Amino acid sequence: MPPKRPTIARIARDLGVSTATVSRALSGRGYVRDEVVTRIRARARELNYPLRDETVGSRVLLVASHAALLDLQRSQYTLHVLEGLRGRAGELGIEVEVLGYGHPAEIARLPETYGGVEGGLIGIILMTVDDDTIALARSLPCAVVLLNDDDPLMTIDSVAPCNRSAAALAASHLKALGHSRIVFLTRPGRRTIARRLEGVRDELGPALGPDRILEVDDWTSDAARIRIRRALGDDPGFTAVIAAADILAAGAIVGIQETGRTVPGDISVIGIDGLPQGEFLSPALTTIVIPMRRIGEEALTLIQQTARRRLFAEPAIPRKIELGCALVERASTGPVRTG
Amino acid sequence: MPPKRPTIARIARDLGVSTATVSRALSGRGYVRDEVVTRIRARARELNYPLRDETVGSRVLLVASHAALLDLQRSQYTLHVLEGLRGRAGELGIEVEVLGYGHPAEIARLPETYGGVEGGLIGIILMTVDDDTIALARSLPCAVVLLNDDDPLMTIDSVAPCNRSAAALAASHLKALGHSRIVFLTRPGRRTIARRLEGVRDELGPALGPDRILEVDDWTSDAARIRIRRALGDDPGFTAVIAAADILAAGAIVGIQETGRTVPGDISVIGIDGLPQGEFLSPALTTIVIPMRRIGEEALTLIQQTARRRLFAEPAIPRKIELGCALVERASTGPVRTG
DNA sequence: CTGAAAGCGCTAACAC
DNA sequence: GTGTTAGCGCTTTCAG
Repeated sequence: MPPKRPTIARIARDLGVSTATVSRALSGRGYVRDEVVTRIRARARELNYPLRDETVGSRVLLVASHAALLDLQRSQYTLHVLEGLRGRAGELGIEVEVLGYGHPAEIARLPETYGGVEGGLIGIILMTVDDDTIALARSLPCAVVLLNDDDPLMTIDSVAPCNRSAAALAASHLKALGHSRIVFLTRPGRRTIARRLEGVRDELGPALGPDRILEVDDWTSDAARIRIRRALGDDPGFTAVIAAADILAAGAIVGIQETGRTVPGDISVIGIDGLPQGEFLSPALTTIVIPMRRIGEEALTLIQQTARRRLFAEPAIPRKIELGCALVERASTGPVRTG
Repeated sequence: MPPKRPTIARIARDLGVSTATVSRALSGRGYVRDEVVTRIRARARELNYPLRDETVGSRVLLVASHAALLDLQRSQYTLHVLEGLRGRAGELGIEVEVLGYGHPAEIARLPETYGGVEGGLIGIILMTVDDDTIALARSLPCAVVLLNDDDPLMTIDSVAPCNRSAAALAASHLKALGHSRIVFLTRPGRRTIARRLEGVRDELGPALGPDRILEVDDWTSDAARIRIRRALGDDPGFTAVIAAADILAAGAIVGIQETGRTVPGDISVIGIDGLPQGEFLSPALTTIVIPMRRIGEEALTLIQQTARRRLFAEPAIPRKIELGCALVERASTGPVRTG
């Protein structure tokens, strides 16, 4: 027999109030004296009463730097993430306010500007922000989750794709096709991208020497095209390219073709992102798809949970959630040319 | 106004069955024809009917290698994780069977041996296993979660402490005390421990040269004691030690004291784990506490969710959950000696 | 702000 | 296996 579940009536009896009051206190709807609310929530926690995430507020604030919102490559990705977040919000009846911001210090004033927890604010989702902002966010008086990023000291919750394993998967795919001389085409800078490099390293080990890392300084296909052509000028010395993002993969394909070589006949190319338009490249891009919509949805779920934990004064243990990515094999990768 | 929630009556009406049948189908209790169950669950998913995790089964199998179960250092840690898992299981009325196993290949037969999903098996939790076992676990016909480990290709769910940030936190603490010449005392081998090295690197950068990584070949305080004494023989060249585990920190403290130096007067020592006995060392150990009980609890929550997703044929996106760790400052670390 | 009581959604017992 | 029905737990309404 399963242990009998705690009921709202039990809590009411223990505390000498009506079941209606307990119901109001736990759901956050209707008026209950603060002191009574506190006692009821404490008792609920003791009895392990199952608490609904839905009752912690009705609005979330999504904050992204203006740079991130305008950035072409990332806004593609960002759009899909936002779509997932908005979709889930619609289902749950939660309002999402999107806010671009310029200066990190503005973060501190956000909760009160937007009504605070008392005003129905569930919390703040920070998307693709810089480390200064993360540091400031640590002391915010509401739930905070990082989206598409993480906190190196793990004091803030976060949701992101597992960039490391995404890249490892790309490398693993090429290895399975017989490739061993593989270059990694990337735009260094962000921590998320550094994780992709680590993933490639996990699979390739010392085979990925410094000369096998091709860097560009912008997230454009043209930068990638030019960089690849330069690398191909000399004896290429590689048979496959892992691009840190689909947009770079697109440029790499063009660059390779411009030198009279074929993809994947001479050189295989794989991307990471899984943007829909990869399908329409020639050849169609093999890539690692990031579950972008899911990441947006998960951010909302996580911030609700975190807000609930705050509300019920549970000890806060930050958590990092990473979602797995999957290989979509199309036409831009093939077996290594032998002989 | 929030969108009106779907009800069991709505599903019943849509499908032309009684509410009782829908209730049975969704909860898994009582008899309903398989074909009807499938239709009901599909419709529930479409309507976004909120589904309970509790109804996916009543037993989980926890599997650990004999080695892991016997290993002194890790069984400490393991014991606490298990306690958390058992505690949560008790609350939920779930039975946990613990199984030591020897050979990876045995894994494949486990689900049917233990009754399968039809027999109430929620899934299998794999604790501290090797990569061969992880590879085999990918094709198991039930929910699987890795505990205290992760899948490099992210095809399996996992719950673990964030080893990387735990180590970063240790390094960050020492830096804040003025230390810059810091060694990392470790027993290489497992991936989780490699993550701790990465975390130290994140904070210390090139200051952590190869000569600053002290390796031992066993998880014993005595191995750590001897290794530290050897490092101290020459001009030490460091003012602080980060130990990859509390047990090594304990040995490091003794080793330092045996050479006539003081902790933390001459050299600071910080551990990672947060085992209770650290408090009783002399000096009491400053350490990074891993929320061991919570990790056990979380593994159970995750396997329920995963099992539910399988049951309702939701697209499986594996997730990795890492919990944040916290600094507990006791007496074994102090400001760097100046001059 | 709170309680009494009505109402709704879900489950469990029972009949077939 | 499935529907009917009684009953339980939670929320909502309304009166104070």
